[in-house]
Amino acid sequence: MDAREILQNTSIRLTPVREAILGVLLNERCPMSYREVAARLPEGQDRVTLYRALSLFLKEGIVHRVMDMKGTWRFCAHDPGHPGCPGNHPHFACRVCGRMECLMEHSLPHLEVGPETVVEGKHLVLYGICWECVVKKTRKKETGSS
Amino acid sequence: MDAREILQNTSIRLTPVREAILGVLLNERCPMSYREVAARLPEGQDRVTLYRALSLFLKEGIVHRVMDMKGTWRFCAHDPGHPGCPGNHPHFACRVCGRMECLMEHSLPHLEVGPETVVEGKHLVLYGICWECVVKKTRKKETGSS
DNA sequence: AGATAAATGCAACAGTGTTGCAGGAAGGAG
DNA sequence: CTCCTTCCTGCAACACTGTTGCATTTATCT
Ligand SMILES: [Mn+2]
Ligand SMILES: [Mn+2]
Ligand SMILES: [Zn+2]
Ligand SMILES: [Zn+2]
Repeated sequence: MDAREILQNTSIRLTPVREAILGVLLNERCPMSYREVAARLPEGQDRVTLYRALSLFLKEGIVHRVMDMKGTWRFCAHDPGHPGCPGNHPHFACRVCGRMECLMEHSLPHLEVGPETVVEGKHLVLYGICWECVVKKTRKKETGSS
Repeated sequence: MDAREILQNTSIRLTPVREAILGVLLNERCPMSYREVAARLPEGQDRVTLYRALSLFLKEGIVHRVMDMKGTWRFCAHDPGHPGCPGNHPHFACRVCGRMECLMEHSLPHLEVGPETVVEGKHLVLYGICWECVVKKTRKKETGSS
């Protein structure tokens, strides 16, 4: 399912900007910051329009949103047929390359809190070094010391 | 143990500003944003000095840090004798009053990720409505409809 | 094609967090 | 106690994310 089709299944209007933005998210399939999305759009695209499109996608439920370790929101287009609520899974953030990935295979833990407290959602972010950055670092060390 | 004692147990210098800042954190015992800390300090206190003090406390291990749902860091002074790494517990954030609390009694879940991936830490934040705000809301509803 | 509701771009703003630098204070040595 | 060194403080300036208001343009329906 491409961006056009997905947008036509919602109540919002289909515009070139929105199609382009959703297209970027569908291409990468990992949570992206507004900045990362903007870098893959035609230069000169207005920041505000991008922010508003992302918020709208979120409201329509065609993307989910995670906060990374720098305090910026990242948006990710999920497969429309995926089980469970969108974004209802943990994420991993690499502090070296800055990328984030969805840990779709895991579910969020259940925690028992006070009986009156209302838990509306959970954010679980693991952070560290992704395997790609680990491999790169290992290679560099080997070639450096030999 | 008060702020003065804690600071003297570290390698950093004891200054009035730092004593005041740590004092605020010890008073509240919940993760506070720089803004919340500043509000409890003598007016005119420089923002940058506050940020630097908090970062230093973090490096020295006398506070821990959590990111809230608005993307701002919150700092919390833990009991020095508490078991486990500081901040190694989940948190709850209330979207009504904005307060955050430490769920000290719970531990962070273990997730199996790829063998090469290095997991350095985890952030688990539950969000919703704290019991105090739930109670307030219930009262308001009752008095409003009666 | 025309009407209408909504999307876009622009300017301006609020907030968090960082850096560089000059002056001032803390803590140790004598 | 006094001096000296080191580091802390406050200020100005900056980068970045995210929001709001408004005028103009565009998508969609009739
Ligand atoms: Mn995800
Ligand atoms: Mn905590
Ligand atoms: Zn990486
Ligand atoms: Zn509350």
